[in-house]
Amino acid sequence: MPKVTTRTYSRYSLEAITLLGKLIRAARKERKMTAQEVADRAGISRGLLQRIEKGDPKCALGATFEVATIVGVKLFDAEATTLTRHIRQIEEKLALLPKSVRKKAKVADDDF
Amino acid sequence: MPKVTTRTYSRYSLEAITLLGKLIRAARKERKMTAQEVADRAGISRGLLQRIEKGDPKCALGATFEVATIVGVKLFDAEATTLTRHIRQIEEKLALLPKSVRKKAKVADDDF
DNA sequence: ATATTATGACTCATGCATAGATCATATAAA
DNA sequence: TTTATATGATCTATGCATGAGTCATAATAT
Repeated sequence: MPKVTTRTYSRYSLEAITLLGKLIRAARKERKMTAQEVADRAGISRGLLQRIEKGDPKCALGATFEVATIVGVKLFDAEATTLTRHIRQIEEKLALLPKSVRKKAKVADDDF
Repeated sequence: MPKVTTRTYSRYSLEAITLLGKLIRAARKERKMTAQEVADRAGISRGLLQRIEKGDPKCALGATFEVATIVGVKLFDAEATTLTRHIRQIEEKLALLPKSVRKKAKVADDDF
């Protein structure tokens, strides 16, 4: 008996994924690239590209970002070198944050 | 005999995915949220959250975006309603583009 | 008009991502 | 210190995403 796993997503996530897919599709057509062409370059199947452009949440991050890069859709609108710089900045910030998050055992008795 | 499928990614894709993961991790800690806590809210396992924060390209788009939303990392830095508007704009642009991309059979003889 | 190609919508098989454990270690609170 | 919890790392089982087809239709070029 197959286990039915229905996942739910927030409106924001779905909107973001849908938008990304449509941006990719628009960019691909503007560049006059065939679905098969882009799929081949990304090393994925045409079927998967269809799902990415349609905004399917189950698609892999890597495949999606790769396609986006190929058709010229910039995530974070920045160049790779800029991303690298950002990564370093975040790493510095991370180093300052506590390595492990600890919850208070009880509610703070600050109610009077 | 197992088929070995080694996928490659562009530098840009990998950087973007890495940055996204680190942004999520930093945001989670700033909000003092436990890995288990975020995973539960997103409806995913703690192990998957680890891979997302580590920047694993094989993670699903939906899971990643959902986590990002929960910890407050905005993709496209815009609200959901703004995204909806953007989606409509892209749809209008898409309607104007040719429905099917057709490659020229021969190179255009415009070389003199 | 015809011919050609792109696209969309399916199917099926299987390799792998994922959930769900467990354990050891690190970290933070008391 | 001691105690409790968060994190990282690893393993196994299995549901499903993916690749690879096929087919019908749409869209473009000739």
